[in-house]
Amino acid sequence: MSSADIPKAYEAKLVEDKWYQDWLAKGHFTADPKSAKPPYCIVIPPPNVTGVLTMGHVLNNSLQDILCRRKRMQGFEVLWLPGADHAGIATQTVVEKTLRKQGIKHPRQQFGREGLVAKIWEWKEKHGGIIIQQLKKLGCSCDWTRERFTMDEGYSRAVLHAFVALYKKGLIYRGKRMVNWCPVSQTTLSDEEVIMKEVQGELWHFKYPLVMKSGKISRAESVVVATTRPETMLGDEAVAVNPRDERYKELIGRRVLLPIQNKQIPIIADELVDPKFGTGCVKVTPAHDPADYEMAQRHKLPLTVVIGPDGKMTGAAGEEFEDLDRFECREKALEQLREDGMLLKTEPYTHNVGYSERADVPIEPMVSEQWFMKYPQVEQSLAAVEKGEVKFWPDRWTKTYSHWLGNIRDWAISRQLWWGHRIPVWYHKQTGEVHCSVAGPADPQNWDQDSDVLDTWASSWLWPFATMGRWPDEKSDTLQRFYPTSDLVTGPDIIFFWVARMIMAGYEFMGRKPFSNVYFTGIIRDALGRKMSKSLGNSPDPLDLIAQYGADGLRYGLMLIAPQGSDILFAEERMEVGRNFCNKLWNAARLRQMQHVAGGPVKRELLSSDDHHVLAKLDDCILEVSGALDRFEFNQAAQSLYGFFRGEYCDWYLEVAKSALQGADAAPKANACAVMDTVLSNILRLLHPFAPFITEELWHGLGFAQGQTIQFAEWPKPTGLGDASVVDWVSKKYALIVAGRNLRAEKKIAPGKKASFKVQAKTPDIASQLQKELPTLRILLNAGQIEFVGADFQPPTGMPAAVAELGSVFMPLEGLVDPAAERKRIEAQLIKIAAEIAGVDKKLADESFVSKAPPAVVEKQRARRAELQRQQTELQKLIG
RNA sequence: GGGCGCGUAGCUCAGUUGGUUAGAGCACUACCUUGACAUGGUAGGGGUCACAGGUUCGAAUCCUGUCGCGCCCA
Repeated sequence: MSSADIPKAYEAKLVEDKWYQDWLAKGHFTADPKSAKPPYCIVIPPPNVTGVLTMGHVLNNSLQDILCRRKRMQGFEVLWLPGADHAGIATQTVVEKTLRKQGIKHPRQQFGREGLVAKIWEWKEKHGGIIIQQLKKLGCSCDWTRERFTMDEGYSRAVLHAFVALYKKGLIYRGKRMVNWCPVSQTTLSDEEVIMKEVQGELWHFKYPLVMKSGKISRAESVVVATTRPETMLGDEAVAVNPRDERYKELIGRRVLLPIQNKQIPIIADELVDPKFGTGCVKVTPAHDPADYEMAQRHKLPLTVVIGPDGKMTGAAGEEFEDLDRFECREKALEQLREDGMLLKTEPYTHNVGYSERADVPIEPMVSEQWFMKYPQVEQSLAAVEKGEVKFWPDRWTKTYSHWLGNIRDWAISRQLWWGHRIPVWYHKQTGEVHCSVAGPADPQNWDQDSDVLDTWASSWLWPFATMGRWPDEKSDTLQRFYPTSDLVTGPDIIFFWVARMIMAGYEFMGRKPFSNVYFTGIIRDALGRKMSKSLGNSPDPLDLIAQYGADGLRYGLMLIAPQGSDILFAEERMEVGRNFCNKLWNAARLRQMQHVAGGPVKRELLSSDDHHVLAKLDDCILEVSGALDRFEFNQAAQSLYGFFRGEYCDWYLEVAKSALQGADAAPKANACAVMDTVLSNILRLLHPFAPFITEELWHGLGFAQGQTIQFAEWPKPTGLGDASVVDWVSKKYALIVAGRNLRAEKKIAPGKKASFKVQAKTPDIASQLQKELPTLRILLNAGQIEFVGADFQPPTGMPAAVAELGSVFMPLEGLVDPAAERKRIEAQLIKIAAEIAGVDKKLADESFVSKAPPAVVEKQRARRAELQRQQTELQKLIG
């Protein structure tokens, strides 16, 4: 490729698809269980099959790709196992909605169970898995040959097997309980699927008249109860007080009249009542409140169901309320109570209401018969994380995990849906006998299968092993080789839903932990800190971003702003940084390519101080990036790369190297190219996990590839080529350059114009060293003549001057300067220096500092004091 | 109510065992199309590190408290 062929600006579009196709064609992402390399494995957090790529996925999957790509370079056999989950509620809801739009009013009735499930499969084949294609655009190196779906035949068998095993152990049971019911999705939800929201509601106070001993209803005496849910009063079965509440002791055992229903109900005493809530008298609605249900059980109260599964009032609520929506009923009941004079007062009240995670409506506590799971391996799972067998990054999440695990209640695992794994339990039509097995009874005609399906999380908790081959029927090579997996990358929002349960499942079914490290990402928010969501419309389409900034630019840009474990405020402008970085890399490579010098080894004897400096800094960078990635500090790694590549290599080294590149001598030019190759080769490899496409393109373009992909190129180790002892010298030299450049800028010398300088080194040694590096000074200062002057040099009044640590720089600008302005500039510097000296003096004058601080620290201050004073003297000389 | 986290430049964030002379990117100002790159270069301005105490020779960093913000659990 000739340099003329290389575009001036990096065009991601021309590069990305080409390489992805190539990688796929060559099977680079396919894991070989027979490989002799050590295994490394990540299972993808299966995205929802209805989902499309969000910024959250971009973040999460970029991180996984970074881990996987680095491990490949480190010589591991890598399996990144992709797939999707069937997302029971979400998917069925989406498909039913679609069907309704097509004019099918009642899809469940019209198609029946099998028909509807077939429709969902149809939809899934057509629309599901978009997200998988999008992940490819992002460059994800998943082993697509092993892609799994939680409803696949093999995976489904694993799910049923797990159910049967736990059932047989007695850990899964059926029971009548008060559960969280979603009236929209019309199914039970687990505790974790209920989102508590703070709601500005109202607290209504009702009067329930007392029944007198005579049996008559008292007109004077009543009890007052307070509630946030007036509609439930239609199902009240008691009024309760705390037994220790002196105010109401007399009332216990008496009866009140329930308004509207005109029903007498008892006043009971129960510890559960909080005397501080409302009046201390509470209404008890056994069928519609968890605490009330508990009390009702103790006091043997009847359950009157007034709200049905659809959120509408039942016949038991009374004729005039039947079929009303629960919230309409609230208004109507209040109206009636007001008319009857039973509504005493209404006050604003802030309280927490449980909402359905999916449908975003208040859940309805409801008593129903459901399947529950007693979590297995709780102790083991708790200990695993606390002892660090499974490590959390950042580790503070272990607290959240432990707290949840220490306080869990049994898991409601049945869902009243059709899309999912149907519970493998059959009831005998005659005898009612219960059968539980994977295959089902031998004579299915005599049995009815349970109609519920399992919570989606009760399938995805098996993901780390059920995705590998046909567990438990067969222990595949893949499973034996890659389980336990290595790392997991996910959001802390599913620490209970998924992470904790996977750990339990791992110990229960495999006898071993499912993974060693869990890295918790932050949550991506918009620039205002709001969570990204479809409804807010504040989530950019990642595919648009990829089109604009390139997948590499997006990935790298995101990594730069993704702090460990805290939320990420996303602003599109940030991605420009990523794109610009790629462009800079492209052009730095272009500069090398334009030399038309073949690559060769670095000749150490020819290395200049600048060469040593950049090579030493390269080694620092290699150590920093490696260390940061070992600690899952992705943004630290990205920042180290940025700082070295732009701040050292492009800003300084490439500019210095130009003097060799433009010179007539072949040897220094070749050696500069060798240094550039060393840096570029290492940078490309360090950057590859972050920006896979451009690094592959340049790996080939720069001739490092020898026909091989960068993906398996060796992960960089320090080169040992640079002499770190020159770093101090070179950075002081660069400080001198900056002082000179500052003079140029101050004196408005156009950047393109060659300027003359005089340099007065601090010591003869420094002078001779600087003289040896004259070409460097000249090119960095864009200088014409540079004259070295001795200690006796006295600048004419007003000659622009700057003082640096290595010495002073002067700009002979005869007739062009204003001595008064120059004097003012110097005086400003003197003020700064004086303040610094005062600061240092204060420290050094402190007896305890000098005696107690480490000698090196004291010495440093003394040296600094001397240098500052020297500079002060020099500056003073300038203004006489 | 309990737990966790955060408060550093206009904005977004680094600053890992206390030694700092507090950094980066974006934004801003000035100059510049120079032969890698204007998706660029050079130089510059901008911070009482939320506040108040304490420990220490020394605190952005450790401790306590206050205020503000966010999340999780009840």
